[in-house]
Amino acid sequence: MSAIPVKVSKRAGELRKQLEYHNHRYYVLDRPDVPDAEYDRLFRELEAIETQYPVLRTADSPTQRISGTVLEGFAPVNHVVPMLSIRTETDTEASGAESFDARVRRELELEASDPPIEYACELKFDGLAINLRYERGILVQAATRGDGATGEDVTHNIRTIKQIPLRLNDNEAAALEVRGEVYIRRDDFNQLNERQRALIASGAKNEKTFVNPRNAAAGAVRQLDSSIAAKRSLSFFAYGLGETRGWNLPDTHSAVLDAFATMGLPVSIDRDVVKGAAGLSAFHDKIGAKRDSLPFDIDGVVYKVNSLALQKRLGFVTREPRWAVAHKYPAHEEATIVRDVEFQVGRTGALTPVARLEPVFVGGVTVSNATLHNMDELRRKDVRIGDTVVVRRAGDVIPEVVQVIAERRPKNAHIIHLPKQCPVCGSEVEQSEDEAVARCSGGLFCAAQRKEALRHFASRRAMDIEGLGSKLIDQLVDVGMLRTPADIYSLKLNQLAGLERMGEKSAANVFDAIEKSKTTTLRRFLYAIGIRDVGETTAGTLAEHFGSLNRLIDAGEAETQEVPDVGPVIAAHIHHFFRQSHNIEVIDALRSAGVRWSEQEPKKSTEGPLIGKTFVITGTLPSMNRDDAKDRIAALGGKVSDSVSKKTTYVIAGAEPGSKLKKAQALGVAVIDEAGLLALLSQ
DNA sequence: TAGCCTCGAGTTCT
DNA sequence: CTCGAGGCTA
Repeated sequence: MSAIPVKVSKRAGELRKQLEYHNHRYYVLDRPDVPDAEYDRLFRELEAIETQYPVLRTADSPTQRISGTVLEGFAPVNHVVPMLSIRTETDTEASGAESFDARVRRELELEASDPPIEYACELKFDGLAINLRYERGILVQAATRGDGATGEDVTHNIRTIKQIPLRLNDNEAAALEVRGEVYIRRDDFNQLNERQRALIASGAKNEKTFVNPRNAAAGAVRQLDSSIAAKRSLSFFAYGLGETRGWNLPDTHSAVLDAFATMGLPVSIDRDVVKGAAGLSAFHDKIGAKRDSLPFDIDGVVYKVNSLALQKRLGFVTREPRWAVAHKYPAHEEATIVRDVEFQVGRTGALTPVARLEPVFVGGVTVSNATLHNMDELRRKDVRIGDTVVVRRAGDVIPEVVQVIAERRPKNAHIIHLPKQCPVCGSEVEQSEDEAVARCSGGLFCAAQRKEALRHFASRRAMDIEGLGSKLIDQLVDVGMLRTPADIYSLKLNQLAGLERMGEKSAANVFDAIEKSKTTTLRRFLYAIGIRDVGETTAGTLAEHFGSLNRLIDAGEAETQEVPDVGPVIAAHIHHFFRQSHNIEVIDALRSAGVRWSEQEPKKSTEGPLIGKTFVITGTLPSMNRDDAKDRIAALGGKVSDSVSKKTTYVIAGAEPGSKLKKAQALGVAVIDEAGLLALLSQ
């Protein structure tokens, strides 16, 4: 054996110490301060060193035990059949399915010509493993995994979980141990954290918000006081067997789960029986696609050899079964370093702090920026430059800084201050008492505000000028060819063609799109010019109420307030906008450039079969896009809104619906599909 | 005046 | 998608 470099043995010592520290925080305090992925990395690094230099594999190394300790105050429970962890495929690609299948076939000494193996596939829940012991059908004990051999008796807490039957249907077995996962649904978790925040806000000490559902679940189960667990809306899924006595064991794992369901135990419906590596891989893909829309968090999927006889033949290696494997998805959470915090200036002058991060792979993409929303949020999270932060990219696509890892704050970490001057134009930054956002006072003098205003003007929902995006607008403003929206209509084809990354073809396309946008609607135009607090909906109501731009310009604040949803604040914004001479100049210039729409008489009320009905769309509709659906509903007098409430008439659900569908069901709002909508439209 | 309902604005990456 | 804030209503 080769000599061990000092560096390596030192590193192994460091890793052991770190892992022990994290184990303690995770298992004993229920308060981890690094994401799982980070822990896994440290663990694997130590494992790799120990594989290369087995002498370093000390008996007390964190790699040599199943982590976990019995908390004081709980009675220890010895597991007759040890509760093992299952091996995790470290690669995230589909090859995890293949390597598992290949390994199983090799162990069983199968030839390539033998038929494919049958597997049971299920979800890998992100919660806390629990053993439920039933005797003669009665729940007698519930225990945590602990170190695998000895766990903690948490029966008092588990009894508070309504999903767990205290008595099984039709089961008189002398002993039946059901293993499963206690978890918290995402919506329950959010409600819990909301309650915690309210408690903290009202001055409660010793309360904290939870970083993720698993910690909240683990914390609840390991409470001495069961009233705390009862308040946490815990859920449960059964997925395996422990000791059995006097029970007629089925032949397959899937049949065991079916039997559980018949007994009244909750079993996940997201499970399949498949054949061979291709089947495993298809399941992995299928669940991967719907992972974010599940009502709870999962780490990945689990593959198990379905036949219990084959499971027995395969047996175990050290503390992991050979017949099962977990196949993970990319982590939703990672740690990374805040390199800098910059302030972006939006269309309305709003200053938004954005963290520039050391690029990190999370949730399947590389993230290098994350918004911090505003100064309140930044202070709440206390993010400083140089900090290591946890970044999450969950169902909601947009990366989020979850928390700072306080232990890793360097001495020279910089506190972030709101700049006194706009970082783009140098104008004074203003923050009114009662508003969360700070704003640049530069107005259109500020290049950032001007660019954003132009981008908004050209955007799809406004004037819809295809091809005139941020990149092009930046260039045009920087070279001085563009100052106001009216300038767009005096651009020459050869001017456009002369720009960077603009061929003749794309220049011509943009030119055509500009020409085409001249014919528009009053609603689009009002939205495009960017009056504060006048979005698409308000622009639409205004257009309908006044019918012509001049009538709106001439209207007094009182008259404008007659429009539904327009109160004193918005009326003042509108009034102020049209009293500014440069705004009127731009509007006149746009009109003389040929921008036009059909003006109508002011309307009292709309007619149509859908009048008074409010629709909300969620998911992807099979044959029409959202804008089409909106337009067609509006044409018949219906209203399309973005959020579901008791006042919503119909929720139209397409493929992969979001949280709106759940809310509709919770509120008892009628849900229809595209066909149902078409039927209403054709009435 | 409190609390619901909506709307608006800002955001990431491929 | 989420937050903040304006408008409306009980």
